[in-house]
This record gives sequence, structure tokens and C-alpha cells, in this order.
Amino acid sequence: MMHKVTQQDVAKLAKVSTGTVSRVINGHPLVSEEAKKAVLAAIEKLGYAPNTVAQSLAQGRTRNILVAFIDNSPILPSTWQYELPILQAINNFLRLHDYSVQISMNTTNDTFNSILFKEIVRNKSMDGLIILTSLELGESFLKSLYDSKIPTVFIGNGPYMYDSHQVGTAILFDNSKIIKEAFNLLRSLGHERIGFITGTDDHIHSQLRLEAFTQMASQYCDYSFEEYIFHGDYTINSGFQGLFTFFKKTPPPSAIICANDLMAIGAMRAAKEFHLRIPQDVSIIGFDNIEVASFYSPPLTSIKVPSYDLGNMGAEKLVKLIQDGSAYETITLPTELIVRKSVGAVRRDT
Amino acid sequence: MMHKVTQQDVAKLAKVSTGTVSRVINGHPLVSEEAKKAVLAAIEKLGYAPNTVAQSLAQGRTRNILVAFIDNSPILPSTWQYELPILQAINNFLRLHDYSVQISMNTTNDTFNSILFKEIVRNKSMDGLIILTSLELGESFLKSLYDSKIPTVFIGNGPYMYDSHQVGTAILFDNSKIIKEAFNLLRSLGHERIGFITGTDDHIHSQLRLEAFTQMASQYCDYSFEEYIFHGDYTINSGFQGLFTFFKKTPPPSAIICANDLMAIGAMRAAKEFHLRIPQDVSIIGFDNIEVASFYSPPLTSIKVPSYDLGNMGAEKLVKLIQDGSAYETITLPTELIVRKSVGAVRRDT
DNA sequence: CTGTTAGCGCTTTCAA
DNA sequence: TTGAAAGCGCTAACAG
Repeated sequence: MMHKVTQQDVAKLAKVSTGTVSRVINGHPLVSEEAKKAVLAAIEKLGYAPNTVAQSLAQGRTRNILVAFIDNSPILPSTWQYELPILQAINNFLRLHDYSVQISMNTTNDTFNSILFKEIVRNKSMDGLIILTSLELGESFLKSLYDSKIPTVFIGNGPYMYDSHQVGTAILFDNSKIIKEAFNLLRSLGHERIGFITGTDDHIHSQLRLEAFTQMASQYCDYSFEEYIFHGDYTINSGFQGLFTFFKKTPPPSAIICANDLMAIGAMRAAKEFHLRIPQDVSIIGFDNIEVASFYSPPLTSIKVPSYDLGNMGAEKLVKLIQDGSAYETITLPTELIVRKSVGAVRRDT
Repeated sequence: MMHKVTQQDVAKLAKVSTGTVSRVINGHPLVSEEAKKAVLAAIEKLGYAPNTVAQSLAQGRTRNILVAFIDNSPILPSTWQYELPILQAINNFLRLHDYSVQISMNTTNDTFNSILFKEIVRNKSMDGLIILTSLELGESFLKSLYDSKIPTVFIGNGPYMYDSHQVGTAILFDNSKIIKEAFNLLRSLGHERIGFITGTDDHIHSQLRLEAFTQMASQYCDYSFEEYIFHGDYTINSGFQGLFTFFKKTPPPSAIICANDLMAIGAMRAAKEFHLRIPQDVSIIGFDNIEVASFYSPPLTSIKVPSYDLGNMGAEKLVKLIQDGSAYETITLPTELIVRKSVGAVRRDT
């Protein structure tokens, strides 16, 4: 192992003290031009780079942000698609602001054992925390988090309260409103019997989407709409099963909203097996607006989640939180219904 | 801000020295039972957790691994699909071995400016480095890496040499062999005119796949096979364009190999526009084996890349590298051709 | 403007 | 088996 070059070496070569070297490195204003020049030359010559660990210890801050993913294992493709742009956005923003990002991918078990907290949060090697999960968080975790006082942002989850204080800023997107919009679109096209295929039940977005659907259905439908709810699990196959189940009923729904695009694809596949035409025989709406779905025949009507924006906003708010110690807030970003050929007016056969 | 509880506090409460507390924490054998008990009780009572930054500084190692992604921006869905299981595998393995993982997502520009290296590699806050990229790395980057002596693993890239030494262990998968296998499958089904749709040209996997195709075509085809190479960019749309272009030629190919599944989906979509039946009129093979493609009609024949295994192997080798200082090696994992209905025997119209 | 010095919190000899 | 003390490399308050 070669001798690591330290500030000492630089100071010696530049004939100044380590204090001066430190000042140059940190851009302190009160350094003479010639000292600065000598130091920079020495740094260059020795190939010196500050030891960030030592910096962190001395400064009491790490310039490091932890992004904690909490998911069921294994992570579903559908979840990736949503989370990766968020991660990218976080990374882009934070790098610009001179933070490095550390990640930890955790499974649900960790959370419930509150190992997550012990492993991740209590070691003080981070200045802030972004929690990226679609699963409900437990009380003990929230308590630990609250006690830790670590600046925290939740993305797509929360807001959580502990001891009547908000724990963490919550950056959300509007599941409910957009499902209602989709529902209304279908109604305006004459659909009266609308089916809904949920995602996994422990997934809060799925819960919110189902809840919105239930509200609409109970308001506008005069039949037992629970018949037209199928509990899927976000996989293509469960979408397939969903449509299959619906079309064994009499009457079947004339339109189906799916909690993600993969299930919508599964449903479209099943429709094919039944020789149902889309949208003439059944209209389909997905959620996530994944690229492949727009290339289906017919192209899928879907809902676009502002993933990148969620990440960007989350990172921005976290930095502000760290700098100003500002208060936690809750921000909801808009979603967008993208209408394509998979929905159409209800067929009037008379 | 509450007073952070330190080892001092624990030592005081347990009526021992900080040295003893440290020994207990690190599982040092020479500690009396009662001392250990007292310390553990104090830790519990105070809710103490060691400051990892201070530990790192004192020990000269961080137990932190950096995973550096280097991609074009924005990252394509196709790339995610490949990279995320790798990341998960790395994370799972390293957590088990008590390392934390830090990531940095970098764009090509960074690399060429060799900012990547300065920003990431020279700050000594990591014990090892995993580089995850499908882009060719530049000389200056490799030099810096070589000089830094940081234990490094490349996944899906390399092996790179500098100064006639291998730079980093390379964990690869076999692009070439599997493309040849796909080619041979098509030949055995009677296909003589086979088209190829490439990915982006700066992508080494695309290069390797094309190279393998070229080798086979130049060996077995007696016409100008370059006519049947279309340069795509991994998007669905470019696959669409590819088939479109091929079928304006006379004769068109009877089979097409695509450098990823999304382009294969695009090609299948285009086939539909041309009223071509798959596989009767044209056989299609993809690469990546994404789930949606297996739900297409007909289900797509594709090549399965062992993403998770790549990550797992990479992490394992890196840990060994750090511990034993073992030599760099090159490991190639097998890929698998998954045959589905999108390929068939060539049609004999006479 | 700059050198000196006392930590940051932990580990690890060295003695005892 | 344990305590004392010397760092790890850097920053920042203080004195000049």
C-alpha cells in the first residue's frame, strides 16, 4: 500500500500550515493569493484528495443522503419502473448540491423487526433520509424516526404522524383524483358496469386507487359493484385472471380499470382469448403509462405518474430541510390521464 | 439538538474505559463477562449506536462499497431492467457481509471529462468499487483507476488492461455464443435470409451481438448480408423502423434477431401493420427475456441474461478482493435461449 | 492573513 | 483483563 497523501504532505510541500491548506480546500476567503497558488500546486503535484471520512468527522456532517427503499422481495418490474426515475432524479439533484447518495434496499421483514431503523438510521453517517416505499410503515419505526430528528422525506407515502407531529415531508401524487377522472371518462362514454383490478393489497397506492374506485362506484352504480373488483397482484398474469373472472359473470363489465399497466396488458391478452374486441367489447385503462403499453394494439389508455418530479421535489425539499431546518410539509403532484384507443363508447346493441 | 450519546457516555455509565466499550462492540475476546454485561446494559439504556464515521477514520476502512452506474442519459427502460436486478443482488450480498452500498449514477460526459474519477474514486470513502456500465471506458479513467489501487469489479464490461495489467475483475455474460446459437436455431429451421437489428452503437453489448451476427452471416450467407442489418437504438420505435425497412427490400428476411426485446416488440408491431404473420411470414428473436414479451401474441423467443447472478458474483468477488487482495480475474456467465412461438420453420412457397 | 492547537468519536497499542 | 493515551485526517476557534 502506497503512503496516502494527507493534508500534512501538502502543507509541507507548500510551506504553509495545514490550516491554510484546509482553508484553500474549503474556499475560505481569507487566504492570500500566493498561499493559495502554492497549495494548489502542491495538491496537484501530490495528487492529493481530502479524506472525506476525516472531513465528516471534523465537521459533524457527512454530505451524504440515504435513500431507503422498502419493498416486498423480489421487487416487481412495475415497482422498478416507478422507482428508478425517482432515484435518478434524486441522484441528479443531490450531486448538483454536493451530496452523495447512499442507498439501502430493504424488505418488509426488516421494517417489522425494526432492524431497518437500527441498521440504517441510527448510524449517523448521513445528513438526511429519503424513504421510498409503497408499504405502510409501522409505529415503532416512526417513533424511532421521530426521535432521531433526522431530516426525512417520504416519497409516495405518508404523511405520517407521531405524537401529533408530522414525521417527514411527504411528496405524493394524486391517486384518488385521477382514478375518479378515469371513472368519469368511462361514464361519459356510457359505461355503467365498470370493473377494477387492484394491485397487491399491502400497497398503499393500490389501496388509494381502490378506495377512489369504491367511492365512485358506490355513488354512481346501483348494483353490487363489489362483484366487479378483482384483487390482483400487479403481475400480467393477475390481470389476465381478472378479466377472465369478470367475463364469466353475467353481465360482464363493459370497461375495466387496472391498478397498473402490466395487469392491463394481461387483461388485454385475456380479452384476446375470449375473442373480445377492445374497445368495442371492453374498454381498458391502465396505470403507470409504461412505454410498451402504448405500443399495444390497441394502444392502452393509461395514467402517467410524475416519477422523476417526485424524486426531484423530494431531493429539493430535503436539502432545504437540512439547510434551513424548515418544517415538514405535504406536497401532492398532479397525475395525468393519457387517453388512447383502448377506451371507447359503450356498444349499444339493441 | 439533543446531545449525541458517545462511547464516553457508555463508558461512564458502565464504569469502564472507552477501550473496553470498544472491545465489547467489536466482539474482542478478552473482555470479562461482567464488564461486557455492564457495557451492554449501558448501551441499551442510552440507546447508543457507534458513529460509523469515527469508526471508519480510526480503522482506515469504511465498510462501504460504491456502485458506479455509467449510462447515457436518460437511462432507457431496457437498461433498467438489466441493471436493477444486478443492483439488488449486490445489495443483498453486501448487506449480508456487513457492507453498505453507495451508488453514483453518472453520465457519459462525466467519464470523458474524467470528472467521474475525481468525484467518485479518489475520495477514499469506500473500500471497493463496482462499475456497472455498457459503455466503453476511456484510457484516462482506466489509468486513474489503476493508480488508485482500489479493488474494482466491472459488471458486463471489460476486461480492461492498463500497462499490461488487468484493471478490475470482469464479470461478463456471453453475448457472442448465444447470438450464434440463435442464428443456428434459425438456420436449422431453414432460414437463410436473417436480419439483425442492433442497439445503440456505443453500447458494448450491442457491438458484441452485432459482431457475432456478422461472423455467422459472413460464414453462412452468400449474399450481401449488410443489407439486413438495421441500426436501432433499443427503443420499441426503432424495432418498428427496422422491420419496416427490411420489408421494403426484395427479398425481405424470413427471420430477424433483435438486440433487445423492446425492439422485437416494435418489430412485431410493424409486422402487424404489414399484415405479416409471425412466425409464418417472419420469425422474431429478442434479447433480455422481459416479462411482457412472453405475453405477446405470439410469445417472443428471447435470450435470458443472468442479471441477478452477475450482481451476486460481482459482489462476492469484490469482497474476496478486499479481504484477500486476490488477483483480478474474468468470469463469463452463461446466457439462455428461451424458445417460444415467435420462431418457426421457414415457409416454402413453391 | 496564517500558524497553532484542540477536538470530532472511535480503535488500538502499550503497560499495568 | 483493563485503563491510559496516542493517533486516524481534517476543521475551526483563537491568537497573533
